[in-house]
Amino acid sequence: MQKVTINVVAEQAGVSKKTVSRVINEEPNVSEATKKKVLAVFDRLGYRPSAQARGLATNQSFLIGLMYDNPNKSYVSEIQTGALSICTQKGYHLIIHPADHLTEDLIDSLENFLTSSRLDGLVLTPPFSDRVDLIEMLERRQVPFVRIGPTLKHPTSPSVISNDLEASYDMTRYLISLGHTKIGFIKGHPDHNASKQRLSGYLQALKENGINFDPQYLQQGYFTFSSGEDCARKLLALPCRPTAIFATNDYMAAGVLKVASQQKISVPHDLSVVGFDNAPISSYIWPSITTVKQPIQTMASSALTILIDTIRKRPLENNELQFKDELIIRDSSAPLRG
Amino acid sequence: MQKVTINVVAEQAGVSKKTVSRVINEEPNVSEATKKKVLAVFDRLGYRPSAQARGLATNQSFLIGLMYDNPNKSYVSEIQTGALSICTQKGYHLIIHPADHLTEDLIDSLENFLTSSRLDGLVLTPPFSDRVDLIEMLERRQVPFVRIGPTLKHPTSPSVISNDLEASYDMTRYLISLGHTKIGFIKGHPDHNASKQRLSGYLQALKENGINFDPQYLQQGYFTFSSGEDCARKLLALPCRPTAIFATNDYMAAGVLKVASQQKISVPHDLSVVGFDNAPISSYIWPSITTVKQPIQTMASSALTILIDTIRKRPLENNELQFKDELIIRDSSAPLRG
DNA sequence: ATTAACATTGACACCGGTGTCATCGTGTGG
DNA sequence: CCACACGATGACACCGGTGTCAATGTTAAT
Repeated sequence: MQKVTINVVAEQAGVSKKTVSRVINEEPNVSEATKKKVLAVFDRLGYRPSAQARGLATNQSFLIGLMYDNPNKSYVSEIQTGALSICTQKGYHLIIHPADHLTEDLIDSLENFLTSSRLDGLVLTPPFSDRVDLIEMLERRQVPFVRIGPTLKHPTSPSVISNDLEASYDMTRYLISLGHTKIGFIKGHPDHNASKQRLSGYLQALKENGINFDPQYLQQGYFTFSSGEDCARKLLALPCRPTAIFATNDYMAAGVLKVASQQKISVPHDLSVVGFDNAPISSYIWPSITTVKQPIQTMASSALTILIDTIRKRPLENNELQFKDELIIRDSSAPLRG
Repeated sequence: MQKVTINVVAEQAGVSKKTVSRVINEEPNVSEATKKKVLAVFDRLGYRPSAQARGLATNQSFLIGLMYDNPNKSYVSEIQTGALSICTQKGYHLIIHPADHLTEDLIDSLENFLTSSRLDGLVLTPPFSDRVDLIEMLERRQVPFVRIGPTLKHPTSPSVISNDLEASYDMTRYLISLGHTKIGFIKGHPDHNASKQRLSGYLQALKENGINFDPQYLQQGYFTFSSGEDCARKLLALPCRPTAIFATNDYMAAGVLKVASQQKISVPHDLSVVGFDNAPISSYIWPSITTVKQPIQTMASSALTILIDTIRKRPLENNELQFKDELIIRDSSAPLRG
């Protein structure tokens, strides 16, 4: 079985390579007759142009890289799904590139990756979205990229963000509306800038509702289940213990739930617990966790649309797209008793 | 900034393209002196050969595809991690390709994918691992592939498997050793052949221990949380209700836990619940779930080693590698009371 | 009828590597 | 001292496409 190349097609159709190329790329100035003739040969032979050869000639690879360093598997998975939907639609392939954001030679190894694979573009997710050194390298090398969920503004690079501050503000207000005033807060990993925003939203809501902020109620978590447990133990051991705990992701909220259960504190009866991210665990656990759902998949799709437009040098209307988070109220939160 | 190609390097080093190529590929018959000279130019200019051009010339792409259709995000993620570790080590990139195994034109769209991206190889995960039509197509097109976790034997294609039957057998025996004889069983999705094996292991253990199999205790699940809930309700409504429930994945086990909690049945005091897969939720939920851990990451790594050997036409010692599962005993199982 | 403008097509070089084969210099055995 | 094998190197075609530009044919305007 001979390989079906552009030459074979050209010969079979009785036209030149170049004309076949024109048909492939839907260029103008091909007569209807020849076009039809060529297309007929296409599906008679099952011809598919080689992305490689095409890339070599046009200096493209039709490959897009996705960079992440996130233990949250469902987050990564949603990003992948959203990204892929656009990629396949536009004829690109997605190469995944997990990396350790703490490693020394991050930049070097990324440069290797870029040059050897000749990526057309790169998608950055937190915490890479805010890495200035990385961004500068990409600009120097003129690799198109898009950032998902950065907190840092950057004039020239496009990004897609959600409003963590607002969502956190809304969640806090929701707890206040249930009558809670003693609200424990578990911060996220300090390397993720979103953590700061989530804290700000909480503080802002307290302030606007005239609730005194008590630093005792603030605990440093690390987005992990066990850090949630640790923080919960500290919070629940306070002399005047909180009636609600806002953990800034669902794994930590699950940790809180576990500790509450161990200490025979009934959720949501005696304690409201809320999370963030709408991870699968939030709906699978009992009681199910009130949380914030970010439209991650949609964000990833938009990011890729933007990136591909950039690659194709289409002007962008908007350098920064913002999406709104959504409060999902489940069983772990309830009005304050008494 | 000019692009660094093989021509530039050749010129700078004062040798021919071909000699540079020889150095790149570590071919013999290059004198030490010239080799050193060329290598010096390499890192002075930061030269990286273009995978594209190389591929075009050698009919390779250095791309490996990973195909899956699995709602279990942590499974997919582990597979990806394991696969990538070998890929990067051997200079390949991983292209992820989720697909719907129920779609009509699966084969067609996969053929498109294969020809347009010129993959060097493909990794199949369940349920694709057992799709005969797919396997035949790949053999016809002579695309090297490896199957992870197939149940179907296939003479020529290499595969990496775990022993689900044995693990399920061990788990059932473990429950029996705790004194349980009324053991409910929640089957997995019928499209996944592993489901059958897990069932066989259960049946075998019952038989070998002289326990009568009661078909009432058998329920059809679908690997989802809600199917676990449904099955649990049925099992717990039985007049002579089981003292232990073996759900064949952790999501379903979590569903059982939820129903038990709703019905005020204390786990593990009044009911032992065990799962399968060691999904994150199994350790985050309360009580944490006794489960079976498959060495998924290791399996994926081995699969890729095998695949790359196949691609490079190295003979394989073994067409089928088997890995052992591991029982992880946590808080959701306990000896039978009374 | 003549010419300019435009649509259609193909020849050919090029993208950045590798494969084949020829060439040249050197060491070895007879 | 010569024939020969072998190591080191380069010239050149080729992989499968695209870009450039020139050569046609066709149509419209003068």
